[in-house]
Amino acid sequence: MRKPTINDVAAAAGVSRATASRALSDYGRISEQTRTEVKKAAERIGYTPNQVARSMRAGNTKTLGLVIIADFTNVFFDRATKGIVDTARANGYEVLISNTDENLDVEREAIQTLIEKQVDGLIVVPSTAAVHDHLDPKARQNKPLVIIDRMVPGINATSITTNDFASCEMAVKEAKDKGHTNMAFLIATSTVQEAQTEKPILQNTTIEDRVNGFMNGIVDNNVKDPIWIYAPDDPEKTQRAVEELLNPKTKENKKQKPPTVIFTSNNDMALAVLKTANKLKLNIPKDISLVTVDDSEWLEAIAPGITVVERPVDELAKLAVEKLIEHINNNSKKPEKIVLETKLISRGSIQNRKAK
Amino acid sequence: MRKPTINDVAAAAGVSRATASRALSDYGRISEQTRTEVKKAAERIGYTPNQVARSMRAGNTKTLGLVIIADFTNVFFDRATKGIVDTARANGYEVLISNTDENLDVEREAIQTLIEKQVDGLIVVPSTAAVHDHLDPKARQNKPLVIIDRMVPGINATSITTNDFASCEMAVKEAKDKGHTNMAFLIATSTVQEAQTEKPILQNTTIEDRVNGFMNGIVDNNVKDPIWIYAPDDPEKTQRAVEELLNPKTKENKKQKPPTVIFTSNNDMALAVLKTANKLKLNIPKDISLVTVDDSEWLEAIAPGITVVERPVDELAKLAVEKLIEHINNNSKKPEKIVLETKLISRGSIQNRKAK
DNA sequence: AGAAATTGCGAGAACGTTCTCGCATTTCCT
DNA sequence: AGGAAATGCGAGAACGTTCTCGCAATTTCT
Repeated sequence: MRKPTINDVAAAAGVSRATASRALSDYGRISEQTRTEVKKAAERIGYTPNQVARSMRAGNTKTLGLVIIADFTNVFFDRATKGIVDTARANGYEVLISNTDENLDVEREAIQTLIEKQVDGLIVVPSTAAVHDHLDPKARQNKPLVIIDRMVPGINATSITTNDFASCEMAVKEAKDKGHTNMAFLIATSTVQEAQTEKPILQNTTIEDRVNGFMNGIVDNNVKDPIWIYAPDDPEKTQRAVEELLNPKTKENKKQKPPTVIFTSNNDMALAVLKTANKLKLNIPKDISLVTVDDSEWLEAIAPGITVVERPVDELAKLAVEKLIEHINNNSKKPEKIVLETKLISRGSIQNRKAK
Repeated sequence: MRKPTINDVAAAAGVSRATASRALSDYGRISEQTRTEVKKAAERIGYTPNQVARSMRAGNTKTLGLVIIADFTNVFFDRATKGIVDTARANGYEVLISNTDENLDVEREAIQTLIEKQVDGLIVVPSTAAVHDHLDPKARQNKPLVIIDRMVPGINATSITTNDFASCEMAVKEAKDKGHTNMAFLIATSTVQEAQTEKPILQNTTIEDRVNGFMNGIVDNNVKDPIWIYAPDDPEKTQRAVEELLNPKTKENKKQKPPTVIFTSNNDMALAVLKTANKLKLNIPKDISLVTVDDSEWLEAIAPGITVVERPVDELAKLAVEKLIEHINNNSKKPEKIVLETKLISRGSIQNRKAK
């Protein structure tokens, strides 16, 4: 019991394979009568076209490849995935998805596999900004590529990122305006072993951008002695660093004054702060204020709502697919660098310390 | 500048296409010397195999289709997607993903498209339990199918679900043990227009299972006058229903006593409760206790941590792929109904009302 | 009415693989 | 040393489409 092919349709309708194809795909010269007869025959024997064979002939697969970092504490993965899949579908494309877990070797393999599967184009969240040989035109066989979320300097491809700089700067201003002078910054990085205060090479341009925004805010607002903590991508070590920062017992031994507000570079870090505050019975915002980057529904729902820098992830996803399809349809289209604006959403997680 | 094919490799190595194929895919009779020479030639001209052509010949694509509901307030989507993608990759498969937004017509189309793309098997989160013609063997051309998260009665396919019944029952017991006697249940459903207290046809067997667990808990623990609210899948209407339930002003007009604890059937509903509590300045758990289903990191991090019924989503995802691949490799394998156990995780969101 | 244009359809090639044959050539056995 | 077995490789088919070409039949034009 083989699956019926177009040959079977042709036989059932008493026409040639060519005519059957013309009838089913509505092209070429064919009489109305034979067209409907062929379609009826196809229906009758339960024919469904084979897209693989079609792709073989046509040289395209109507499939996009998505290489992403599946980290669900950060909201980017689920929102971007949904946005990309939905937009692709609306434009007649399906999406092959690969997760790199932020590992460069996995990213390399994933891209290779997707290329071999002949995707028409690629959307990649690069795990690092330092290396991009595997993303260069010849490595990807000149297939269209759109990079999202993070920039990769020196690469010849369209990229869509967000302007986190301005909103992070504004967040510092807001804290200063509310009377905060002792600020701590908790930054995610993957290159260090233990949490430290020296600035290491950052994970990617997005985090870098946020750090620069915070730093500018410090300078603009004349903030003294900010505390910088660069924490590795390891919940336990991060937790320990946050505990040391917040614990009243250890505070006394420090030269620096304890912070009244913490800025975190992503939601992984924000969760670490929340957990630690919870553990040490510290109240937000009475004992410690908090600001983070990337909104999520729960950040709005909890008490108090957390003040965040919101990035337009849905728009970014939609745009990524649309730009990619433009490149697919016109392979001489020039790469673009698109930067979307972010927004500071003020909720209740920054205490107002100003005397009324 | 065409992409090099195996013919080009053969020409460059001075052998036939057949020999080139033997060398590159390591099969058949071939001398060690020509094999290495062919591989060198392939490397030299930058050859990468074309999986589409390979699929055409082999009759399989090493690709799985995932049809899922991309709802990121519920934790299932992101965790399951990551688990499925990662497990598939570990077994040499890639995943084509489609989102239905819980729409049956979209689900139909998605399955059809994936079949046409010749996926080797399908994993589906069905949007409804009532209809399954599009999932029947002939509709899916006898392709292996694994149903996850929700059961579809009467279908001939392997399914993997969770036993939410027992944990939901236990959750009610725990509330009763802590002195709660006035309980409300907030259940998600898509079939009603306005929030109501009559039980409508439920969205799916998973929600049904949770409701039955709650109901059994009520009976076991002799709970009087439980309040049931069936709320549609619409944030605004849900919000309104919760507000009415919690608002002290409206409470007085009611015959029923106000609840001291709310059980929600999923995290959409839990978020509605949290938002409303926030808005009405009600404290959890002092003013109202809360229990929900499906764990997520933020539910543990916030203060107080929310008591939840945890489902083994990672395990479910892994198992789904493994079972599917078993079916692919052995098409006479019998369907299984697998039910994974859940766990009640007690945190601080149920107030202890017992006098000490 | 005859030439020209148009219409409808079939034959066959092509997309890039893998795999079955069959045929030389080499190696092995007695 | 002579036949048998094993080895290495090429020719060609097949997977299911689409599309170009050419040819007969029909319609249109002058």
